[in-house]
Amino acid sequence: MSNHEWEKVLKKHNIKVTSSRMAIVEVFEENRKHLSAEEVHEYLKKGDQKAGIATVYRNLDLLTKVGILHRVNFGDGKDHFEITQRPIHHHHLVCNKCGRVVDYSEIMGESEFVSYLEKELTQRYGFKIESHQIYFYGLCDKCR
Amino acid sequence: MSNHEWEKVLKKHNIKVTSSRMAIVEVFEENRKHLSAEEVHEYLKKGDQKAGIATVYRNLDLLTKVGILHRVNFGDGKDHFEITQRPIHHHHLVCNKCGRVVDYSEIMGESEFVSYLEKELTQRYGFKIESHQIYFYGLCDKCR
DNA sequence: TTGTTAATGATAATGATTATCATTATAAGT
DNA sequence: ACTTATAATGATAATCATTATCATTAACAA
Ligand SMILES: [Mn+2]
Ligand SMILES: [Mn+2]
Ligand SMILES: [Zn+2]
Ligand SMILES: [Zn+2]
Repeated sequence: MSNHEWEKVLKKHNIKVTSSRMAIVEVFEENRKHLSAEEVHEYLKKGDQKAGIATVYRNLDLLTKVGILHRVNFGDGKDHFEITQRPIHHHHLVCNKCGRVVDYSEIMGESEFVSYLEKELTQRYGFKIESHQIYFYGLCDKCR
Repeated sequence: MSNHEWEKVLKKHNIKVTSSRMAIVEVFEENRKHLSAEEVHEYLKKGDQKAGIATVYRNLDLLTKVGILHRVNFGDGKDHFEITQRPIHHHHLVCNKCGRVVDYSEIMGESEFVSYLEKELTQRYGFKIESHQIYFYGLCDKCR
């Protein structure tokens, strides 16, 4: 997605297109990883458009709300963020030993099965399901 | 599981059977809910066997390590715990509006599908998978 | 009963995140 | 381009959950 596309998303939500905001999105575009607020802050320090840590937190939150970013939790005490990938999303393998996180894009049949689950759950519990996250925990190839 | 069964688990792991430890397990047995450390601490205050907050944290961690408790994260900034249910485990529906959490036990075909996924993932990424967690997010019946 | 050592409790320290508030930048309207 | 209303920013204080410290106590093997 181009820089201009992100601006359209922000405007659609009546959110101002500021330079720190766009710089944060660019950090994620240039580093396709799971970044914590502090890590984003560090990346910005290296570039020309810096931003205060509070601004980083506020924008990670905001960009998540409008769907540009995704928030993930790997159990290390801090939130991590990644750019939202469409149309195919992915899930995570977390190593219990070294903390390494590996993305895996959906396995054959997975999205169909999840749809079936969502239908069942909506029926049984009256939940209108909007999203889901799957985490597998274990030992990575290097640690086992 | 009886009180005596838990003691066997602790002894197997060379962990002392202390009164605060057992009191914490009993809190979970008597309240089959997702409790935060602070909530466990509050429950203990009401009973006769109290415990310091540090002891609560230490034991929640320890009891999780030996498999008596499960740690779950609903995105509200603190960890929650629940007693491990065997042999059938369950997953969670989280309401994005009111934060309510609903357990759902596995839907028909779910454990088979998860096994298939685990096999695939082990093959592709060399991960030895030990556990998994699935979260669905949306709006609960009261909030939609 | 005793000795070794893990466990506990009070509390300080840490780390992540949020709140505050004066200042600045964005965007809409002229 | 110039004004203006207000959202956004940045420095930093405050908060909240969790962990570390350390002197004291309790568990339990011998
Ligand atoms: Mn990812
Ligand atoms: Mn549960
Ligand atoms: Zn590893
Ligand atoms: Zn709700």
